[in-house]
Amino acid sequence: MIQKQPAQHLYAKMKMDIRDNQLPVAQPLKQEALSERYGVSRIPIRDVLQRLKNEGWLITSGKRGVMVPHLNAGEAEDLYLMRMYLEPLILGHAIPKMTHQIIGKAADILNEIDNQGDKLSIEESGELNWQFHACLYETANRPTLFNTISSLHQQCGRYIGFHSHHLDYLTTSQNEHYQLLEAVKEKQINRAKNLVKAHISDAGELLVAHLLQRLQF
Amino acid sequence: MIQKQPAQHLYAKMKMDIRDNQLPVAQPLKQEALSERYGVSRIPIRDVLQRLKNEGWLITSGKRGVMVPHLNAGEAEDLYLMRMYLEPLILGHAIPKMTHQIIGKAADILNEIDNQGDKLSIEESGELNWQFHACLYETANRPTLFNTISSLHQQCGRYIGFHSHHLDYLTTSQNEHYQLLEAVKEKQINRAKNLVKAHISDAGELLVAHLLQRLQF
DNA sequence: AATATTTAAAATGTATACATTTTATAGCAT
DNA sequence: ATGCTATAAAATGTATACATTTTAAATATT
Repeated sequence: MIQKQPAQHLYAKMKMDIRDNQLPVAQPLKQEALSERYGVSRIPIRDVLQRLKNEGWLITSGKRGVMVPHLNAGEAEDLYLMRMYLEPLILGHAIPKMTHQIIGKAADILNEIDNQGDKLSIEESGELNWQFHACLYETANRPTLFNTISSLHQQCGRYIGFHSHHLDYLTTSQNEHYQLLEAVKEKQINRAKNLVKAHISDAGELLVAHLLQRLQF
Repeated sequence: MIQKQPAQHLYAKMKMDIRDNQLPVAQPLKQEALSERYGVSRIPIRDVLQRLKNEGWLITSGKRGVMVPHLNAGEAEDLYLMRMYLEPLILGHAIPKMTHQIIGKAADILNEIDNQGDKLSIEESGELNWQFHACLYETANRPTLFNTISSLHQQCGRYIGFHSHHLDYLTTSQNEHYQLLEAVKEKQINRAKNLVKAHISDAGELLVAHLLQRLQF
């Protein structure tokens, strides 16, 4: 069989390699080297590089090409800061349109996190966490706002390996989720907004603390 | 002379064509047609399409390809809403680090707007407006936050043709700019934050009102 | 030795050609 | 006619080949 659309999953593969530090950091990536490594021509490589660049997984360093940026506490702080302000906003627009179905779906996700318990990898629990938030946010029907928030989450993905994965944090986080869902169900807009903001703030501060501890400067 | 790097300015050209409605709206763009139109092969076309997609100038409509989205009051509202929350944030981080040089540069830009007066095209005055804000914001030294804000401005660019260009609005806007700069100079953080927020809110409301008037639904 | 200039090599940008996939059309069965 | 399958056409994805630009090295110049 001849090769078919090899780059179908190239994007996901490269993103995982960046996340798992399989690619050199702060050092220009050569298109040809990448095309050998992944067994495709430079054309699909270029496409993927551009996408990853636009999502913050890669940066361009002048004319020296594109590179994997160092993890950076300042970036993480900014990402969480923006989320702290934008997510309450979209939630405020979502609550008046909230349906029982969505609340049920959100509850199911929380239960799954509880049930799977510590069997979840950190990536999986991060994904479920985003699904919980996203299903609430989508209700707002504000695609532009949603897309920016979604992009910020994507960018946070690079830092997922640094998130506290202790069970006590997971418990805390889940408590906050249930409180939030309760406020949403009762249509307590301001309370819900404050809860997400605090929820994000908590997660962000913990993450930045870890980064400052474990990153060299 | 043989052709050299033809796509150098392709990005800017296509963006202008989208802004000026030179490309069909809400209708799939064919790569081959574009490559003929711009006199380059499909490769650079694809590159540019991807960039424009990631900046909100184009959207993908499933597998039907990429298209110019309709102008949309909801999108404009979201963009200005996000700016209303993010720009005060970065300004708050900028003010403590503010230098006399930056304040001088900002003042020069405002003066240029005043002096050029109504000689400025709407695009030019939009550009100067952004330069004023950007030079203040860059002082914060928060690249991640700055990049998101900058991207939001870019996206607002599609709506620039709908901005009120009456002299009385320009006067109002300039008054707000001078007030803002004064607050920044005096390091009145909260006052400055409130002023930008109001400034953006004013502009956004006016724009959305125009859009609702002039867009068909 | 330090700086500038020239030359070679490496890397990226782009065009052409081909493969695969998607979409539209025509033919067939019900 | 309506819906389905098979076929053709169109469009996109990808590989290879070539052109241009960038980077590095080597040589010359002060």
